[in-house]
Amino acid sequence: MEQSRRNQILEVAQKMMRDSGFHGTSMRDIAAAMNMEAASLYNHISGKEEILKSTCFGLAEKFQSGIDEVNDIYFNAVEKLQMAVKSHVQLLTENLDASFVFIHEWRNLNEPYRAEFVHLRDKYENAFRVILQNGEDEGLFKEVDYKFAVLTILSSMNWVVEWYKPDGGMTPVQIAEKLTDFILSGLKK
Amino acid sequence: MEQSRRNQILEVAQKMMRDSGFHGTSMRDIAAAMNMEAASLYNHISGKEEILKSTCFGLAEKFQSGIDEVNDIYFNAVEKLQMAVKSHVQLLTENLDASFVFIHEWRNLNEPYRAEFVHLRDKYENAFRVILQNGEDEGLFKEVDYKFAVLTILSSMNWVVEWYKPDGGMTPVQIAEKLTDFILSGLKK
DNA sequence: CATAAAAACTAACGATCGTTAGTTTCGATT
DNA sequence: AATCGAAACTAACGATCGTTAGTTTTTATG
Repeated sequence: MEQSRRNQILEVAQKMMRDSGFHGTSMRDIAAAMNMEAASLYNHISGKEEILKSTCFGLAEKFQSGIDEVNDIYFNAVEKLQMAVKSHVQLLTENLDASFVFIHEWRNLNEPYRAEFVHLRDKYENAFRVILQNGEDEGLFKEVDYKFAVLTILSSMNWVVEWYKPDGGMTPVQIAEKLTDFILSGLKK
Repeated sequence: MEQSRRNQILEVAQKMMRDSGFHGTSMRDIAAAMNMEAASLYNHISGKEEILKSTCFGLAEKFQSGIDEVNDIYFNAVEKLQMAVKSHVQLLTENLDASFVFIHEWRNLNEPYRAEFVHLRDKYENAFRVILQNGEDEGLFKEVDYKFAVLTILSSMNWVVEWYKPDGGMTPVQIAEKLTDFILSGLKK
């Protein structure tokens, strides 16, 4: 089954927005990359903001599904963390351009979508916090400032989109393993 | 000594670009926030891009000076890392809006400035790598993938601009200490 | 108070933006 | 071959963009 024209547009737009940002990418730019006129895009999408909404909310749902799945199944906290990181990194690397837009351009959503996006983000962060609390309850993790720890973990994961190259030396799974190791044990010998 | 009009404009612009991005903030927006007309801005700055250049390169120089100072003085690797993180976090929190623009909007620089900025960024990252190598040579740190470790450390630090509030519960020094602890020892008990 | 520089103003330029209206072409189904 | 919807097109709209030119006001200096 071939890709719908709409999804082709979304992918092209995401790639361009990764380089130039949301406001730096015009409908005419996107159309040119698709070898069509700007007006023709409107046969497939309702407007420019829909590109951003689709990208941000589509990925938000994927991330949330990933962590829900991890949390539903029983693992101890270390296993949960391992799997959550793995899920996150795999989604990031499988949707690299979209993830980049997701992470950097969501601020350009207009209300009420921006607020709704922040709400989903908070929900996702909270799922990570629950894992850290589990770890502390089980005596596996130190007592930590949850908010601080969650944000630090998420930042390490999200920064992967800045440097990951599909043809580079590390697979997504290897990245997830290194990240988990770093998060759990740090640098010290 | 009171602040120059130029610096007032830069600070207002940075604050607005933090919310709306570089392309999302117009010269007329900036002027309105300064209670003046857009054309009047040009008595103080040469154009919109100069705001971005000044912000990005001004901060880049501060960050580099910070780590150079740390590396000049003799410390062992753990001390160097502690001081480098402290310097970075203090600069971030002292220049919160500018740092946000520095981290998120540098892509909007036109060549050759974008390339020059990337070069400075690489130089800064390299200074951190040297610290990690020192640590390994001294037997203090694990053998690590330097590139990966540096990017992960930088991401944890940079993400602070996303959530830090001056009136929040943590001082910059406390944040730096928690970050260093996290980087060195991780979550595990 | 005269003067000159600094810093504001009004007005407008050409360019580009997202989007709409209306029309034509393409491609699959009868 | 006729038909009809999908998907492209041309043309243009009003808005806004960064910036410039020329002028007036403000402020500091003698």
